[in-house]
Amino acid sequence: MSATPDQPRVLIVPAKQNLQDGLPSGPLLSEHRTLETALRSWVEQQTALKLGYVEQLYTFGDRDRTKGRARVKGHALSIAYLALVRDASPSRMDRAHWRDWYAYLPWEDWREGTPKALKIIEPTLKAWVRAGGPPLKQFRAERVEMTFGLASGAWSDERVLERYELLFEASLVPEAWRERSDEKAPARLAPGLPMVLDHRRMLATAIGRLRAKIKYRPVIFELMPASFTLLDLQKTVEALSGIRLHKQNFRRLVESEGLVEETGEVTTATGGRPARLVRFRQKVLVERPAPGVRLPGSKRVSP
Amino acid sequence: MSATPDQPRVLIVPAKQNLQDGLPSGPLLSEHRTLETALRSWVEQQTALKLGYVEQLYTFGDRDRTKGRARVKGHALSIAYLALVRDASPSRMDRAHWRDWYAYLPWEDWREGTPKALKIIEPTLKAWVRAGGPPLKQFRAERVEMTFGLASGAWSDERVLERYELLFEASLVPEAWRERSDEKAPARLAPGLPMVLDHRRMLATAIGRLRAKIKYRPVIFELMPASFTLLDLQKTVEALSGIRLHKQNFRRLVESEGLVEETGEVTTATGGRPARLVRFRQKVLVERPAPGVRLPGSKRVSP
DNA sequence: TGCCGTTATGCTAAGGCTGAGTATAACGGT
DNA sequence: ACCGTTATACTCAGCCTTAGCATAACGGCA
Repeated sequence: MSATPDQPRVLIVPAKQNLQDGLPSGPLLSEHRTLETALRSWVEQQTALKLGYVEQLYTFGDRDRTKGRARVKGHALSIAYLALVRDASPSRMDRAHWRDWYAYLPWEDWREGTPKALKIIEPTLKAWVRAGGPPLKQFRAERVEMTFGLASGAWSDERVLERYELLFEASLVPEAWRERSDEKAPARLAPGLPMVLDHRRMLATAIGRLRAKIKYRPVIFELMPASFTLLDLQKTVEALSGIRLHKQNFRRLVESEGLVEETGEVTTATGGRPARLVRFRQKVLVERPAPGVRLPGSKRVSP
Repeated sequence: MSATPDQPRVLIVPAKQNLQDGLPSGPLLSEHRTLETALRSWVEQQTALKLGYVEQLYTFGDRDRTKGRARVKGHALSIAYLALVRDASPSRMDRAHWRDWYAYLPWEDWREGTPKALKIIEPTLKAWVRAGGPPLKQFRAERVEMTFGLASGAWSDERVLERYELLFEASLVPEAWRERSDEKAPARLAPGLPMVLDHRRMLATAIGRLRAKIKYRPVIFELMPASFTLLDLQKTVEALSGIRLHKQNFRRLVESEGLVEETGEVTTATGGRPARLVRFRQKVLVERPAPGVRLPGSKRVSP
């Protein structure tokens, strides 16, 4: 993944077969000593991208997950990784390209208030809740409340996977209809592009993990250029977490945690008063147990 | 894993070949629909244990990790899971048994102040730091400080894996000497039992994840009986996290978060004034975004 | 040149939460 | 009745967070 101050991005590989997008993936060869080595060398070979921070996410191995495109019998194991890239303009990208990740999960972007996508989903989701018998109804209502927080207004930016899985269960995403040849998907699906296989689930996993991580580890700086303004940093955090932050408090936080240091330069490119350019202060890694850009408690931008 | 108020436990399977302990493991068969299904049915079959909370931890796949016991060529993939069990007395345990996890990682238990094991490790670790050239020295010193916090006294209960890996790199654990047939391990190794293959690394991963998780999800109740006293709960949390907590504040936290509710009963089994028996309050799962037993900031018990 | 819009940055009051400690209650045993 | 022990209630000071207000420094324009 990569990011600009206004857009979080994921590297996409269009699949030829079924016109749907997918995540980059490659085989595990015995020439690679570790899994991470395999990942890095494979990506660099394919896209000439230099991966920065890399973290294993989850291993997907349901028996029938490759149904339809099956080249293997039994379990096809996919070990998903989250990889961050600073420079968002790869030199060799024959098939791959960057794309705003909210194209796939539009209900996750609360920067401009309640997402339109969510307003579209909401009634269908409520109908799904009502469709169950009393005990099931209760259960479903609680899950919807826990993940989307429609009633209480308690949006939790990290529950990305839980929300996607709920939509899947409620048959609101096209992926849920793939294996049912007997029925047709209803007109009222959730907005957002589907992906190949379970790749949208992987994307949701990655986003959730990244949103959680930036709060206690300075991984955000893996996505920033060498020097940047505090507003750039804030905008990037907002892009990833999908929520808006209080400007003054954000700066105080970043500075009091000692996450950045002055470069001595300023930029007038921001419009108003020139902004200082700062850079990541490596030393925090030693000083503090869990440095990161803490976000305020889960809240809506506009209630 | 399971726990009593004074002991966190891990299920151990003694390996016959080399007299070392190992974690339970089994093959992934094509009859299992999902990975979790495979795990549950395999464990229940082997030990008659009913697994409660289950969470995928990490997939280990370094090419040479099964070196020596290799039955496979190339990568042997092991998908490690964290599984919690409430009832710590399985009915059918031919080879498996429960064991205090601090037998394997004794430096992780700070409940009685600075662990003896750490005092033994400390000088050897310092010697390792000094052994490098200036840049390497600096790097090593920072890593030791970050993970063990010897100088600053900042112990972070979650960095279990990082600490184990540091000891591995510093060749302070027997596992690091296995593949070096040319040299003999020194007398001054870290206390703590080694395990088969990379199982101790897996154990460290599991403990770290569990310690982190109890702070924002009520997983601790997966390890408690149906009803319990607040002190039992506190002792169990202390056992898992390896640190001691302030009693009054712990109760305030648990009650104000609405994590428990009264059963109406009391027990005199505690010695002094009878204690109320409480049970987990399921409803918090819906009410709160991230309920859990928050621990105080990383601190030493005795400075 | 002086005003205006815009962004950057500094600062503070109010409220909530945390860490730490004091005080009181209720049991069993002597 | 007293003592040791554990349970439980309550308080207080310091710290952190939230939400604002206030001021600074640019470019553009009348």
